[in-house]
Amino acid sequence: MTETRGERKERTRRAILDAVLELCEDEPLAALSLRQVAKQVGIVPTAFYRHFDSIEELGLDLVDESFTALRALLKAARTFETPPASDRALFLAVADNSVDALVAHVPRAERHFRFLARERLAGPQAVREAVRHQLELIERELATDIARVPGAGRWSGDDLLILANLLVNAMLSHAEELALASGRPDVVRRVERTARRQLRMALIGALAWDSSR
Amino acid sequence: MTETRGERKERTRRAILDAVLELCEDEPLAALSLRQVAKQVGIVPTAFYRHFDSIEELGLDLVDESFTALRALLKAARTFETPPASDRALFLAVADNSVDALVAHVPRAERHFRFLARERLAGPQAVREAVRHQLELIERELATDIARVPGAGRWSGDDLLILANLLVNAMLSHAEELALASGRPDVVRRVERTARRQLRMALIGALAWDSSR
DNA sequence: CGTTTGGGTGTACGTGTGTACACCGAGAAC
DNA sequence: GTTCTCGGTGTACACACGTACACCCAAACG
Repeated sequence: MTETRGERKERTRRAILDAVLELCEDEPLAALSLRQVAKQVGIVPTAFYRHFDSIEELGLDLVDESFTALRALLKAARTFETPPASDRALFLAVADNSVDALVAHVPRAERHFRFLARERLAGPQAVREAVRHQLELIERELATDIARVPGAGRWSGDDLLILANLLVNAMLSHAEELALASGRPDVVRRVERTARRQLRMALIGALAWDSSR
Repeated sequence: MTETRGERKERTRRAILDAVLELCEDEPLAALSLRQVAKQVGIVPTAFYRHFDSIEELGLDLVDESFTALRALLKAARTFETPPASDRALFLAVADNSVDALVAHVPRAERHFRFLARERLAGPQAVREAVRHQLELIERELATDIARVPGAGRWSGDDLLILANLLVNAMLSHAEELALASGRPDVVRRVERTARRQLRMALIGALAWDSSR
């Protein structure tokens, strides 16, 4: 059981992050105390500072950790080897793939999603801004992909972003519900069905939209 | 300066609610301490219990307070003396009126909205459930109103609720942005414009929707 | 090999916390 | 006019909090 210094450090760092994720199931980050976290990890309070300057900084790391996997996932859900022929078929496939990706991924990162749901609006300002920034990136990536469909000429750039915002908000809301529905298969199925129909609705609806009114 | 006992009690009760609203601008309910609230009000800590059993119970009162005005407002925004002739015109009017109502109301109840945004997902469980319940009521009221338009026959009851959920989520997200954009007229105008186009988009899109696919 | 580095420890402090308890004094009730 | 009710007070306690400080000891380094 010889362990290099870096390995050891990384291990307790990971333990601290996990401890915060677990404690945050019950109460927001701002309500956590250093001592509570330390006790959960099994270290003495002051040892915390060997890894993070503050709980807020730790929160920022958790935000990054949460989003890196998610963004890649959603982007991949909109990448096709052989894209569907019609705009309508393409949009339906995008809706379905995105929901599939979400339903598959959320349970694997449940605590991260619960953390995001909580801190997105209730966290320290820096954390809120970090989450908002990541969501904006997702919106822009989505808008870019939508702009590529053949029939997208009727939409202005503004309207593309507004549509992307609608879709991302909807997905976010469903992801939050999924994260909270942990382990209740009936609820998961209901949310999945709602998400699928809602995204289809919005995207098919968008096909009927003309920015020039 | 004679004051009836009931008046006096109501006055400090109000002061406590206001104090919590103000303190909650910076940190979530769960991070507040009794003594902090008491100091802000100007009473001794134990006096708090003359009015509320716990901070959580106080939170529930704030949720009720926040929603009663809002629900009436949104319902009124969808009530027409002489309803527009076409479904399309009706939907556009509903979108516009709802956004107008929101933009007018949010600044008047800014602290309440910020409170809701924070506690909706980060608050004590009872508070979260209360908020969710109120949002479900709003969704159902909206679905009922939409079902009344002549061309609504193509939508199943499920799809009506799913559409209402999409719309309410969008409005909620914009209300939260408005509450945070306090006093920056350019941001308010941008959010207003986004909200208007987004609701129009979703509602006009819904006209093209057919539940039987 | 001896020395340095750095994650983790234990003690000690001043401060803030929730709550129990006895008390006060003015409006309400009779 | 006397008594009762009850919102608000002040003191007191045991506990949790963040953080400063001196210390330990094994991996890393020369």
